[in-house]
Amino acid sequence: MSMTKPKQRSRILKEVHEMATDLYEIGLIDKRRMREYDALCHLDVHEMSPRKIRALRKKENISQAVFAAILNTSVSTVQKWEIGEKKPGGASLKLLNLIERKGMEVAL
Amino acid sequence: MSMTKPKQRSRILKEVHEMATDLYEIGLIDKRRMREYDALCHLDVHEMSPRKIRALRKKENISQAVFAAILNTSVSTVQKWEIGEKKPGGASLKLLNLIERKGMEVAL
DNA sequence: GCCATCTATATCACCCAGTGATATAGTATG
DNA sequence: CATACTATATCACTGGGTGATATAGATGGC
Repeated sequence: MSMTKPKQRSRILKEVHEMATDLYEIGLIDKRRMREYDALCHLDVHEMSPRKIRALRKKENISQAVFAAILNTSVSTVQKWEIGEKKPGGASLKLLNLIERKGMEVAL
Repeated sequence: MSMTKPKQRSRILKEVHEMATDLYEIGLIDKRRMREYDALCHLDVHEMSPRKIRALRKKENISQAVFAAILNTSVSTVQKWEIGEKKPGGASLKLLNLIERKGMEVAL
C-alpha cells in the first residue's frame, strides 16, 4: 500500500504460467508448449555442468571461498560441484541459473 | 572482454569482504564489526521463520505450488518450511533472503 | 443443496546433497 | 626458499529435500 509496485507484471506472468500448468496437466497443451511457457516466465532451470559452474565463478575472479559465501553454502560443496562429485539441485541450481542469466550482482 | 562490465564494483566489495574475513579470523576485528562488513556486502543471511516464509509467499498472492516452482523446489518442501518441520538453509535460505530484500522479481 | 476444482495440510520412506574437518598439493608473492 | 593463499582430495555424518499419496478446507458454478 505504501511502496512502489512493480508487482503487477510479475503477478500476471505467474497467472499465465499457472494457467498453462493446468492446461498441460489436463492434456490440452503438450510438453513442448509447456516448456515455452516455462521459458517465457523464466521459470525453467537447466542443469549446470562442473565446468560451467567453475566458469561462472572464474568469470568474476573470485575464490571458491567467496563464491561459497555468496551462495551461502560451504566451500566443500562448491568444490564438489566443480569436480562433478555432487550436482547442485533445487534452490542451489536456481541460484546458479540466476547468476548465469543476470550476473553475480543478483546475489548481492 | 566484449561485454559491458558492471563487474568492477562488486569485485571490490568482495575484496573488502575477503580482507575483513581474514582480519576477523586473525582476531584484529571483533564479531560485531565483522557483521557490519557482512551486512555492507549484503552477504549476511538470517534465518527465516515459518511465518515469515509464508508471509513472503502470501505477499505475492501465489500458491505453494507456484512458489515452489519459482524456487525450483518441491511443494512438499515449501510446506514443511511453512509448518516448521524443516528449516531452509544454504542456497535455499539465500534465495529466500534475496526475495525478502529485493522482491519476488529477483527470481524471475 | 451438491459437485467439481484448487489449495493446503499431513505423513511416509528414501537418499543424496550439503556439511565440517582435515590433510595435501599447487601457485603466487615477498 | 619461505610464507601465505587457493585448490583438490577424502572422510563420515545427517537432515534437508524429494515424491507420492491421502485427507481436509476453501472456492465457485450449476
